[in-house]
Amino acid sequence: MSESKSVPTMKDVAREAGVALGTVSKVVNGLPVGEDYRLRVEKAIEKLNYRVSSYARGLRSNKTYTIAVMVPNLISPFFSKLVNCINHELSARKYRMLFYATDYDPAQEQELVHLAEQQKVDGIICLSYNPHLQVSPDVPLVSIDRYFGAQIPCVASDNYGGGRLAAEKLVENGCKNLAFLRIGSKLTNEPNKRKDGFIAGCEALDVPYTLKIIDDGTPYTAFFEFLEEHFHDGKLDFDGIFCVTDSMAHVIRGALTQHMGLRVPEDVQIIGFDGVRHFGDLEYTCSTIVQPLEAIAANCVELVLSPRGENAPALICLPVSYGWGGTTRE
Amino acid sequence: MSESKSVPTMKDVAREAGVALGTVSKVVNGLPVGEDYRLRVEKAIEKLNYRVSSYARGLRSNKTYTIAVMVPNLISPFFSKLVNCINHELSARKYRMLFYATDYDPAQEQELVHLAEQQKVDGIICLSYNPHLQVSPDVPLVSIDRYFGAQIPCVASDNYGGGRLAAEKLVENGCKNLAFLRIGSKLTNEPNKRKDGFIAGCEALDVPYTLKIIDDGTPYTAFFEFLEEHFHDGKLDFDGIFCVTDSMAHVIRGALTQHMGLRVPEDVQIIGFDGVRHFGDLEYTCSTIVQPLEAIAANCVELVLSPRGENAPALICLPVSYGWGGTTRE
DNA sequence: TTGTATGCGTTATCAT
DNA sequence: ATGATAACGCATACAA
Repeated sequence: MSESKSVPTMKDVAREAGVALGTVSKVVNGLPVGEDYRLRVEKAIEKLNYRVSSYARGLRSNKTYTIAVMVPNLISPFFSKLVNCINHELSARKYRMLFYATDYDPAQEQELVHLAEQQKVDGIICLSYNPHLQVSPDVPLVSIDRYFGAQIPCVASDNYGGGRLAAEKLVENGCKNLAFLRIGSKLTNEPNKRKDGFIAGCEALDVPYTLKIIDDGTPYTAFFEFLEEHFHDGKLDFDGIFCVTDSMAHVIRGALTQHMGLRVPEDVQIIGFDGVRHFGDLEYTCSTIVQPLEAIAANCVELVLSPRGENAPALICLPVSYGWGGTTRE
Repeated sequence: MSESKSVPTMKDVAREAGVALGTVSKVVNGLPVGEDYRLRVEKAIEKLNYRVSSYARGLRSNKTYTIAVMVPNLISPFFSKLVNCINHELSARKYRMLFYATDYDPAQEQELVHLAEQQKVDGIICLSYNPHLQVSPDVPLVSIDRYFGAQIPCVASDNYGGGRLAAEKLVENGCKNLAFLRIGSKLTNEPNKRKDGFIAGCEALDVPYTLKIIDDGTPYTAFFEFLEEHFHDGKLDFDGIFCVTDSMAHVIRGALTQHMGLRVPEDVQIIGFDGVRHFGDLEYTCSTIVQPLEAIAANCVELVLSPRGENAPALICLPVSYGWGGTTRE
């Protein structure tokens, strides 16, 4: 009894079940077929341990049930949780995820888009800062946090509202003099609006504010120097700081408490942005403007899978919320 | 000039270049071909923006340049960084990664293995706690942290050595009475050896120790009660605690400092396990036994891609190290 | 060295 | 409703 025939094909199943090839295909795809036939086929599939080859299927039907997902890395907890959520949405729909990390390298990003196209995926979801990303019009692409133009849907948090909310919360907690710290590219991406919202919030509330914005690649020491400049007699000019990310808030908090002897939140309150939690699911790492990752993921998947053209939205902005994480007064 | 022909195929390239189909195939695959032909073909490829279909290629040659990677989730920073490292290794070799998250659900895990096989991947790298995982012998599988048997290679940290190192470091820092806290399944997986190593370390150094081990799914309150039982007159019986993961160390530290009024590391020193850093790449979240993620990833990829059988190792144990993260004395 | 022809496993279109 | 057959895009063995 040689069971050695390498990997069973639909033809083997057909022979085993004593039916025709097409019948097996129908059973596999859930198309209507005689009850007795279905049973015979199912038994044969079970016996041979048969699995459809998605390569043959993809070749034939141009449908791969695979979505490529591209983010800078999986080191940053924000990106990893985002990918985790996207993965959930995809599995729920029986889709697979082809994962690519770009390390912020534009060449790498472009390369990966090509790879993804070659793989003939059903769609691409990407978080890219490359302004010149070339993408074939054949494969649906959804962008996160970066608006590429009307023909490419973009899903983002309400960054503007979040910036404004940060200003409001700080003032609500008694702050009289605010600062905004940001590091990032000059490229116009959605997170830039955090600054604009913050300014709008400060001006609406008539609270003085100072901006310190440095370029990507500049060392954080620029921020420490900035803080030192505003540090006199053991007292900081600001009593409220809005940091453009939770990661930065963490670093700034360390500088304030460990090097300048200040207490957080008693002397200075800090609000970050993203909603990162310790170990992914414990407390927030700092008081923060929380991005709705589940909603972002759901919208991305929904968009990338839905047929294009039918009055597709160009930009979807999702609501953020405030999360307390110990760096503001309760 | 209608450029509208949907997606170009090798045949289109051949026609455009005025050569035969096989010639194009050879150029694409880097096989020897006449210089002038190669140029014509390359120009045609460029002009038509042609990409080989990896589905057709996979169907034909049973080589997909794709590895399936399966871990419980991308929420936990340890898993995400691991996947990040694996991804690096794979891209460096021009391989793609098909990503699956299991959420610790055995049924889900089994389902995903089937999906992966259906996808006809070149191999699977998985971190699974399912003891009954059925896997087809046709596709190479490498396991992380869980030994399934001699026929499935397993890559893990030196958990035993790490447990021992934790005990040694605590004693080296002056601890006289140690505790080990662990939550986890009773299944025999590699991390279980952390306990054994810790015990060995304590006994070698002749230091008293207490173990508190609870089952997966039990709430952490069991640990808090345990600590309360050993808390008298504002003083804890233990001056050194080894937690089975950094995540647990974080929670325990919070309980000690916020609810019991103890100082870390002055009153109690804590060592975790994993080497998790704040935001993925900043300081360690606690003093910790660091797992060599890059080495683990490199070994997994190396193993899964290398042809099987040739005296393949059953278990690869990689060296850990000690990382200071503020919860031990310097 | 280049061209031709066949088949990979599936789906879909036909007849039956 | 079921069975036979062509075609999907590519690689390869073989013929020129």
